[in-house]
Amino acid sequence: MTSAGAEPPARRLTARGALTRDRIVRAAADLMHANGVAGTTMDQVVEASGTSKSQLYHYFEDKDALVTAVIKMQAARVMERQEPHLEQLSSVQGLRRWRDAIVRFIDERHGAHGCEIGSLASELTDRSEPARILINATFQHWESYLAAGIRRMQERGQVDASADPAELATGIMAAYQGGYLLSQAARSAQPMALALDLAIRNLEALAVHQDRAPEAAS
Amino acid sequence: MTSAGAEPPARRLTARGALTRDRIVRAAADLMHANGVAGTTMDQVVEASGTSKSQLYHYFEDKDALVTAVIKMQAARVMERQEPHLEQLSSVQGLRRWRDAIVRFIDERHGAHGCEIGSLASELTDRSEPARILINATFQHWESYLAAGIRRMQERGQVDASADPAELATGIMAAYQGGYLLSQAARSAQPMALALDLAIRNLEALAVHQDRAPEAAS
DNA sequence: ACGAACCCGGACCAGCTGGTCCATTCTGCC
DNA sequence: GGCAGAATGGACCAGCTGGTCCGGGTTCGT
Repeated sequence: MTSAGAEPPARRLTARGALTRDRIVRAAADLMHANGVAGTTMDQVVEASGTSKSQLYHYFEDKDALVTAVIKMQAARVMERQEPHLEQLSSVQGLRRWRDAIVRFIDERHGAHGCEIGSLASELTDRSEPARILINATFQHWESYLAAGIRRMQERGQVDASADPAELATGIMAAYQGGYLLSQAARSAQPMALALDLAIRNLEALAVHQDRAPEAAS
Repeated sequence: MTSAGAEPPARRLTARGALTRDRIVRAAADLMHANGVAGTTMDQVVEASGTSKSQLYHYFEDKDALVTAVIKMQAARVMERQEPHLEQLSSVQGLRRWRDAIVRFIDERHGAHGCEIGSLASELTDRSEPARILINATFQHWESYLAAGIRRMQERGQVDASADPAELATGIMAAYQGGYLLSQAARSAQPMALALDLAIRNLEALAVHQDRAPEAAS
């Protein structure tokens, strides 16, 4: 659990090779999300990706290197799914729509499976420093979208301008991750709903001074 | 990962035997907290507890049974540590003292290691239904202490009486768990501080004025 | 005292795990 | 066309993992 994050000599890679590599990472990401990193074997990855042992070790030095690639892919996946909601975020209504999408998403799965990043974080953070750094950077990047949105809300006067957007973003992120965990344990979307409602309600409360703003659409 | 939670025939147990059993569970709990359940081997437990393979399998049918015992012990440990703060909780100040104790606790460890229950939850919740049920019950029990405290705050008029204490407790618990995860990834107590501050600020806000409709959650 | 039942030590094992290796087939490029 | 290097298949392996087993010591109840 101590491999590097950067590819060693930036080897050549044909289009076919890139495709194979991608199939491997994708299969590994799915398996690890479902069964955990420790609970996923290299043989399982080989079978699920329809490749062979030699290919796996051709593209990845060892399991740690594969895990690193998986973290990066999951980070990209999550951001891809969140970006449409967060990119233009500029109102509390927008945030509430984000909340609704998440609650719906979890409700469909009856709470099964955790956050792709959160579950990796919980398993790897104490066991691999490079993984921890990567995961932490992912959280930061993710929060920066929320912070940017909150800043826009402040400009509109929906949120108290004296509050620190980055700190609020961290608080919302914590509510999200904690809500996910509790929803997973309860097999219900309700804890997530309550957690995000609490966090969002907090933003509104900060705005009570100069409210009565004409609430434009997000 | 599918063993039962109840001991089969409630076997006899001498004082000496109970002591040995306890040493095993204690060692297993520490190892699993540090290295995860999957990352802890039975041989490690044997060595750390100073016992032998036959003893381990004398007291526990298999690894799942041991994990069940570990969950119960960790639940007891956490509650034991929290009870002094939560037992008499009846004011926002008291809640803030609770927050301070937690932040200090995490700060000492520089964020390393997660919540004893939270990390078990993340790893086991999707992999073992009996474990999930046990863990969920632990969260419920834990939240009930918070809820009772919030109810007392309502009686004192510190918190809006129309808010549901159980729902607020779930929100605070989510902030706690999420804050823990982010603090672990960031190796800093700050995310936990921000998360709990956000949650507590929310209670206060509810006390200032009875705005905001009761929010029928998902 | 004395048998039954508990407690204990540790050798042993089948299956799995991450990882190696080599022989063969493609592919990009001059 | 032909070669260097990438891509692939899969047999193979040493060490580990959860779990078994048996023989002997200790304690309990009567």
